[in-house]
Amino acid sequence: MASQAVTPQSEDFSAWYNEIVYKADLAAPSPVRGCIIIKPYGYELWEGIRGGLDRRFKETGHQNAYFPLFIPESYLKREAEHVEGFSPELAVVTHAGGKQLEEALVVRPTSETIIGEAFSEWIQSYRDLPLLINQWANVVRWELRTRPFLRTTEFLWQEGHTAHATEADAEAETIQMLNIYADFAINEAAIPVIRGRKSNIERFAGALRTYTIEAMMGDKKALQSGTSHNLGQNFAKAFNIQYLDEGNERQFCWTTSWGLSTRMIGAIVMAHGDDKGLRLPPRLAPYQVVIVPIFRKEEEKAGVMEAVARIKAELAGIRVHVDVREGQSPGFKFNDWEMRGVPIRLEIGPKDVQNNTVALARRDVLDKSGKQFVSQDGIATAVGDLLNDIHASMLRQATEFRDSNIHDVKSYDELRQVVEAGGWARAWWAASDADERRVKEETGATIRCFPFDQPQEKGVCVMTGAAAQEVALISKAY
RNA sequence: CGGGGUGUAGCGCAGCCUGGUAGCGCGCUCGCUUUGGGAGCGAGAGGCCCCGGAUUCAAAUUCCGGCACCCCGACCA
Repeated sequence: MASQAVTPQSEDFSAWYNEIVYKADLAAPSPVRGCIIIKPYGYELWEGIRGGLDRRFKETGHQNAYFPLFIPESYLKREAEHVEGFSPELAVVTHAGGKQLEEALVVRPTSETIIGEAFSEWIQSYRDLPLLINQWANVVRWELRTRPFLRTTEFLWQEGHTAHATEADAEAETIQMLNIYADFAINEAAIPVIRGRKSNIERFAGALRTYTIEAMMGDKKALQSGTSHNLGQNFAKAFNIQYLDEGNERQFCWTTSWGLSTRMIGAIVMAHGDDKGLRLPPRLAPYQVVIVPIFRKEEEKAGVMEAVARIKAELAGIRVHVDVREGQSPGFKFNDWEMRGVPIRLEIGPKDVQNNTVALARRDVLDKSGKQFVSQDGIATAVGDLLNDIHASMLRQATEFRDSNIHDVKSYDELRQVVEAGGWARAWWAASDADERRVKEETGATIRCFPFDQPQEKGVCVMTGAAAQEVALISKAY
C-alpha cells in the first residue's frame, strides 16, 4: 500500500509537506488558484489556535470586532509606504450589481486603513485610550507563488489594532502582544520561537518597527510565525486619529497592529513532522487520544466495546476519538493515525479486557519504548500525564534541533557556508540595507531578526568590519 | 511577465510516436474469509480523454486556435 504512505521528509521535505497536508486531511485543493479548502481536521487545529490566542487577548483587555471585507481604494493610498507595499498584491472589485463602481473596492489585504478611519471617529479624548481591538477575519493577497497554509491567496488570521496616547504605551503593547505570541507558540504549539526585531527591509509597510517570532522548520528554514508592529504615528497622521490630552491639546495617537495567521498550521506541520507524517502538539491536537478497538469474533467485540465506552467516559475533558471503522485492520489504523499526528493511541483488545489493561502508544516515540501496557484504573491520570510529557518532549526536541543548527559566523564566507548548509547564521551586523539586499541576492538568505536576547559583549560587523551593537539571525525562510 | 511542462475514472498515471472496442494502480460498492503494525479472494460501479475548429470512412491519438493548471526566476503573513 505504498500509495497510502507519505514521501519521507528525509527524502524530499518539500514533497513531504505538500503530500502530508492533503493526506492527513488538513486541507483539500480548491478550484480557485492559490486557495485551499481547510477541512474539518485542519480547521479544528485552527480553532485550537484561535481559542488559545483569543483567551490571551481577552485577558489583556482586548475586544473583538469585525470590519468590512471591502475597503475603498482611496483608503489604501493614504499612507504612502503602505500602498506601495501592498498594491502589487491587491484584488480589486471594479464591478458590482451589474455596473461599474464609482470607486473601486479593494478586498482587504489587512485592515489598518479601514480601522484607522474608524478609530479617527471613535477617539476624541485621552479618556478613550487605549483602544484595544482585535478582529478574526480572512484577507486576500494575490501572491504569485503559493503553498498550502504557508502562503495562500486567501488566508485566515487575527489582526489586532490598538491606539495609545504615548509612544511608550504603543511600544509596550507591541512587545506585550509579541510576548503573547511567543508564549502561545511555546506552551501550546510546542514550537520554540525566537523573538526579535525585523530589519528595515523586512519591516511591515508603514510601520516604525516590526517585531517577529521566528521558528525553525524541520528543513532548517525559518518561518515568521507571528508579527507585531509599532506603527508610530504614521497611520494616525494618514487617518487623522487624534485625541485631546489633559491639557486640552490635540495630539496624534500612536497605533499598533499585530497578526498571526493560518500559516501557524504550516509551522506546526513543519516544525514537528517526521518521516511518518504529522506529530501534533497535544494541547492543539483535534484528537489528543485515538482509541483503536481490536477484536476477532463477535463475542469478543461486546467486551471490547464495553471497555472502550467506559474508558472514553473516564477520559472526559480529553479530546478522544474512537476509530470504529470496520473495513480497516488495526494495523492500518495505527499507521493512519500516526500519519495524522494524534499524540496518543490507545489500544483495547480481548487481552486487555481480560487483564484490565490498555496499550498506550505515544506518537513522538515510534519504537517499542513508546508503547506500554497500563492498568485501566487511573487511566485518566496516566493519559493526562502522558500528554504533558509529550508536549515537553516535543518542545525539548525542537529546541535542541534549533539550537544545534544556529552557528556563530565571523565572516561573510562563513555566513555563506552556514546558509548553504541550511542552518541559521548568527552574525554581528551593522551594515546597510544595500548589504542586506546583497546577502539576499547572493545567498538567498535574509535577516530573520535581531533577537531580543543579545550577547553581553560587542563585536564587529560581519560585512563591514565596523563596530556592531547587535547580532542578527540570517537564514533562508519560507 | 520570461523559460519549461502537463491536461484521460475520486486520486496517481499509461495509451498518443505508427488513427480503428479507453486501460492500470490506489480508492469506492457487495459477498466470504480476516483483524494486537498498512489483510486475501471473487464480483461490480464509475469517462464531455480540458474547450473549439480542421483533416479523415474513423481522432484520446494528426493539424490550427483557445483555456486552465503545475514547476523554475522578480514580490510576500
